[in-house]
Amino acid sequence: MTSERVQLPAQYSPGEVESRRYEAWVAAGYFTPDPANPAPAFTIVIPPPNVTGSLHIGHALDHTLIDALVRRRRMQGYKALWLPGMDHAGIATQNVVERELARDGLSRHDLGREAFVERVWQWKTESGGRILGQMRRLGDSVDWTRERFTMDAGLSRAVQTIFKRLYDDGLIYRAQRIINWCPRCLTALSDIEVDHTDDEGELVSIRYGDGDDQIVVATTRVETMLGDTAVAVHPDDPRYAHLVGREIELPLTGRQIPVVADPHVDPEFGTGAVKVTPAHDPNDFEIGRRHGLPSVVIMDERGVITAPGPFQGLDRFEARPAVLAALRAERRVVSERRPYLHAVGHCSRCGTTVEPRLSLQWFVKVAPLAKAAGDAVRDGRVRIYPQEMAARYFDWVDDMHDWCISRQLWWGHRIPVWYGPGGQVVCLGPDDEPPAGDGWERDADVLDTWFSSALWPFSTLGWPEDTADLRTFYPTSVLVTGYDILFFWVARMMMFGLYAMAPAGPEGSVPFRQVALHGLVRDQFGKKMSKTRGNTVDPLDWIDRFGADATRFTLARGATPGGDVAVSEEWVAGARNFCNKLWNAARFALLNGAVAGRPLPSDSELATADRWILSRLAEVTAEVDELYEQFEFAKICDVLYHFAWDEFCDWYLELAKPVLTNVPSSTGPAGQDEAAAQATRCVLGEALDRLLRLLHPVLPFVTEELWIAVTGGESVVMARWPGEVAEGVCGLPRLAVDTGAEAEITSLMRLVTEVRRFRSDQGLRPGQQVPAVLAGIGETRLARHEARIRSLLRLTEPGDRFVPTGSVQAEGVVVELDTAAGLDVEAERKRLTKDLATARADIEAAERKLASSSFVERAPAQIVAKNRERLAAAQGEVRRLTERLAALPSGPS
RNA sequence: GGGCGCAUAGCUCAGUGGUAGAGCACUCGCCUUACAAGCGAGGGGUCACUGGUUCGAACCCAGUUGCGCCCA
Repeated sequence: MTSERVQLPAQYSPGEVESRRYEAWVAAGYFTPDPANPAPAFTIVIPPPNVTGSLHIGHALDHTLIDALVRRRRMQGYKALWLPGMDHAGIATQNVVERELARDGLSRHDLGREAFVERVWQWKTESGGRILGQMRRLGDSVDWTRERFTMDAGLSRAVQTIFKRLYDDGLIYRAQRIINWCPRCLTALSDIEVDHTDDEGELVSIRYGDGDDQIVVATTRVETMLGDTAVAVHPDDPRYAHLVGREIELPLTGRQIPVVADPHVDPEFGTGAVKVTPAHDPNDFEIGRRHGLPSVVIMDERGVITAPGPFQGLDRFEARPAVLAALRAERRVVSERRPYLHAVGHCSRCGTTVEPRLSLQWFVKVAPLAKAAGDAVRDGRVRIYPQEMAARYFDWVDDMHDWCISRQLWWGHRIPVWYGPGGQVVCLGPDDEPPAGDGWERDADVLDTWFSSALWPFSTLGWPEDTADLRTFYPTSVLVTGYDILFFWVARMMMFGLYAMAPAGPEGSVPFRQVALHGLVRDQFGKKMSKTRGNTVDPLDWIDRFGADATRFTLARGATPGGDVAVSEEWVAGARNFCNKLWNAARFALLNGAVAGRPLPSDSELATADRWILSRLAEVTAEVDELYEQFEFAKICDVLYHFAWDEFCDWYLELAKPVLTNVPSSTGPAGQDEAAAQATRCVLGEALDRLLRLLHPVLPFVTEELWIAVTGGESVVMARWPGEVAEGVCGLPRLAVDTGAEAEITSLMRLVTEVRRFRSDQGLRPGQQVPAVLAGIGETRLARHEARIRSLLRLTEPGDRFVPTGSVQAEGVVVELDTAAGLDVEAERKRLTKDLATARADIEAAERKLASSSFVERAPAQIVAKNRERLAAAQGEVRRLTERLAALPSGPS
């Protein structure tokens, strides 16, 4: 018996536990693995949150899942590393600081580049990284000693190193291309930084040329006609065959432009003729290249018309109606459709309509890198969960455009290229000195934020240096992230990881071995969360009100692989209730002298209920292990929730009560009762100990508090996982599955439930003691359980004046009860009638099947036998119920 | 326009050939000495529609309708 009994209050208060526990974990160094530890490594790098960000519910989901994986591996004996850090988030951060400056009426140009960047660093130190503090509230078991930032010295070195290598390998080049341009942020964007929406616009058909040499083109961007340098038609289109090769007049400009034939023109769309503006449309740029057309730039970087003439100086959206009006005046507008819904690209950072712009930018030549990235998944070196998502991944990597990596910003990794006075171009590695002499200038642009993010799995471990961390923790084990950044981040880490770490070989160069994708967090109606909709959830608010564990459980419980997670306040309250249930189960165990960590008595000394709960625990443990391997978090939570609540609390604890409180059983001397109580205290302690360990990865705080109270151990964080453990690590003794005990307890549950139903239907209060006889129980497998059954059902031994007024039959036992007030005949009739209907429906269903000769002949024997049994059982029930109904006193009629 | 996915209880979702499940919500009865953030009992679904395969279909196939996502 435990000497020091811990007194727990009746309710769990997360606020009193969480921060205390978290800081103790960090101080103890639990989250800091030693590379020299011979155990296998398990590594997850955090998807680095933007330095501008704060913890939102999506992070909370991602972090909960990662933390659960890492905590389980740690308990399994792996040297588990969850590496934290942040992303400098180029545009987003620059925008924040520029907005701050704007409040003082300043722009970044007023400060100049150096001072501005200094100012951003200052901001980063002061208010950036709020999210890292918030992660502590959630309980993230990250190794703070290894925290990294995408702009720190080590990562800058990694960026410059890989840039130089790619450059030297011809995989980075500079070229004049049409890129996505944000006229507000004044920078180039990559394809995936552009969000497409269907916007209302107009489709205008304009007549170019005159007389026989006229052709009608349709456009949603009338103003760009100022930069047209051709009209294109399909080579096989008979309508325009006579015009191909000739020149027609471009209205408003007086320029003559050729009609060219290009197979990419869709003859079915519109008139089958398209205007070609090589400087302002990516498709037209390609047409222009194929036909050697000139590019006429008509707009500046802010979207203002520069083409000489009446429209010069107008914004692109002002120019549109102005040009249209001018064309209309010349009677060149053939038709106008308005509104016309069409896809329009927007800057993913600020929402401004993106302008395709011809400019000189740096690109990564992705073809060979993307091929390798695709192959790593194709040949199974990297596995994507759920597998269906791999299709999207392949679609992307197998058809990727070259990646525009230069950004016209100041905040970011500056491109390490110098231009000499004689037109020299020199790319420098991190240890190279800039070229000496006058006239050398460094490229003004910085790199896309995602360029440094792509290096995250190895740059954070010390690459390009050959560090112990890199050797130990790379490749990382699992990459956990939302499917929404599969392209932004996952694909690019694959490309750069395989390239940079190539010397490690095909297996050793992958950035991660598994990719576990989750979805978005949605509201209780499955709607996307958004500030405008007003349905967002602040995880810190939930943590304050319901606890970190409840918040985590709510998220994990909804997380099916790749699936979105719907949450609501009612559900987090339910999760909070679950934590409280655990709390009280532990409280009960402690009040009743549960002992943990002792060798279990032999099977013969254990009660059936004890063997049953241990058996179920063995099964649940195996199940949870299997589900973890598949990232089935929702199922893990579900299995543990029902085991803990339904089986452990509702049945096992109730079954243990009479034993623990030494209610004399009907058989055996008192000494036996005490021995039985001791055995049950052992099992109770052991089961609770293991259950808390199993739940710890998802519910770190409440399990820590309770586990320490129950076991007296140091911390469940480092306690051994009850299931599978790492190779070479000593696990807990394996529990046996006991099918006999399970069958007995299942039978007991059915009998008890049936009698409870009778009691409830009869209006007997739950606490009311009812004298009863359990006739025939001696001949069933429940023979030894009479005392516990009586305890659960509050049935007392029949006294001298026992008069059975009602009876319930189940599991071969006839329970005769003396309901003091006599039987409620109508209630009983109703109950029996309902049961009779169920039994008859059963008969019908079984008979229908068995009557079909093809079923009997072709269905597996096992299924046929099952239906025969069902039929027989139902027939017996019908007979029994019919008799019982007939025996009831006739109603008042 | 191309591709992918989804449609099961009031809501959110599990359920890949053999008697339809969970959480929350709902109804009834209970402060039964761990827990009212609780206990016990209960109601509720022609599994979107149409056809096919099969002894047997929520599940496999085809089509229809509606919704969502990704890409252009």
